[in-house]
Amino acid sequence: MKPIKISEAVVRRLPIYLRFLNELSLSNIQTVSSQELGEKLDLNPAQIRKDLAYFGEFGRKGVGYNVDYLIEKIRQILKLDKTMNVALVGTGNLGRALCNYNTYIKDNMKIVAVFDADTSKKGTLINRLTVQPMQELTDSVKQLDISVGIITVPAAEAQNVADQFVAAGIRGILNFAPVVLKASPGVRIHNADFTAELLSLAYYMDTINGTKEGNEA
Amino acid sequence: MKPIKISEAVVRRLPIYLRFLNELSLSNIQTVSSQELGEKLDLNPAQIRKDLAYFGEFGRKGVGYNVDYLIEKIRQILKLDKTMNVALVGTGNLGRALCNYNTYIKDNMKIVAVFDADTSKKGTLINRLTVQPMQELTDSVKQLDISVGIITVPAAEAQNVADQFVAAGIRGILNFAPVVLKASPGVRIHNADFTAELLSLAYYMDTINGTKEGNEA
DNA sequence: TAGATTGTTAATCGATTAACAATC
DNA sequence: TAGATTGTTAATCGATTAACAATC
Repeated sequence: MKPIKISEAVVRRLPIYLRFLNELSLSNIQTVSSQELGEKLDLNPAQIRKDLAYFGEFGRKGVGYNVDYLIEKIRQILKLDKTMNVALVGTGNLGRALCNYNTYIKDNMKIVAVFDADTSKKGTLINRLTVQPMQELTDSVKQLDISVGIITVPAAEAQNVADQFVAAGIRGILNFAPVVLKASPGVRIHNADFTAELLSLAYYMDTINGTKEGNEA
Repeated sequence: MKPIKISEAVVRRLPIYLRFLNELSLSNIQTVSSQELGEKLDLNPAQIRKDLAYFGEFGRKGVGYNVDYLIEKIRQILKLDKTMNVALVGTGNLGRALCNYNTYIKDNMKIVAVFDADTSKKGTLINRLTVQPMQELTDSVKQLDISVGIITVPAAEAQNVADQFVAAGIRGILNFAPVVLKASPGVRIHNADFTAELLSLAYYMDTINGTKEGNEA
């Protein structure tokens, strides 16, 4: 029983695998090789085999991976085999859009409570959820067994919301605000920082092959 | 004149620097050290100095970096010193939310055209932009000098939209659809894949104290 | 068996961090 | 000068890829 450290890069690829395997399953494809996965997902087959091998021996030599079995295994690894409840704070355009998304429901992550600091929004309905005031956050987190929080408030308020999440006992945060958040070591923060992705895209816009033409002496 | 290859990791940090420097500038702070930046952005100061040094000597030994000068330089590096026009395809909840965002306008990236395959949406107004049918994509890209495209359509349609972007001459794509896109080598694709971020968050949810990080026997 | 593909080790590649001379 | 902090080289660390024995 060795406590192997799994790198973040590996964990971040698992949902990508899962997503594509689900597609294969829907098309009634029963077996897939690391070769095929690599082609479709633009990854090195060796990397895929290595990633999966951290968690067990899921494939059959000479054959490949059974699609449905691998789906089951990855869901177990990601702990998506049981429902994980999510709270969202910030019911602006983006927050409402996320509430109306329900893709993750089939992956067992479900937004079950929505909050906004603006008390005038209290009681508003968003996709069958009632907007609650921030005062109710801690209670709801306890009562609904919420473990993950989504932040869709303006940058200036994001750290405050994160602090309230942590105080309420939330252990994972998905942050959409364009700011670097601080949290105690036990709390995991993932950033969904699309403005940064957009800005960094600009860098590549008149370079060829990602090589920057000599710009310094 | 050596064409130094700048790593993606470095480029992806530049907008993070820029964002925080803008904050400092608004607070009338004129100088900052790599030490301070590192604390605020949770990065190693040596890494920050090294990142910036790829592009020039922007600091003063014993003093630090002039905030406004560094802002100017990073904007130049990212090519945000001139306006970059953006097209968005897919006017669902998420697409509309992004159109209503205007954070990136001050960074000189601006959504100037919006499209939807659903012709019944043609003519709808979103934040002063008129929804156009896909047939008009190529013309608009040319006429408005659009270089970046944002994809906010369902996964099943994303590759098709990407192909149309590329055919129209777009060289950078920000993809929100949960699918791995293919494009010709000259085209840069960044993913804003928050569903994957959310799912990978689940993996970390029942580790205690964050101790899964690092320590082993 | 012959062909295919895994799991795993070793080799390579790349990114981060430490250290320090240069110098403001 | 004394203190601070950069720019940069060298050391470390980690992640990706190649190679191949095991085996279905």
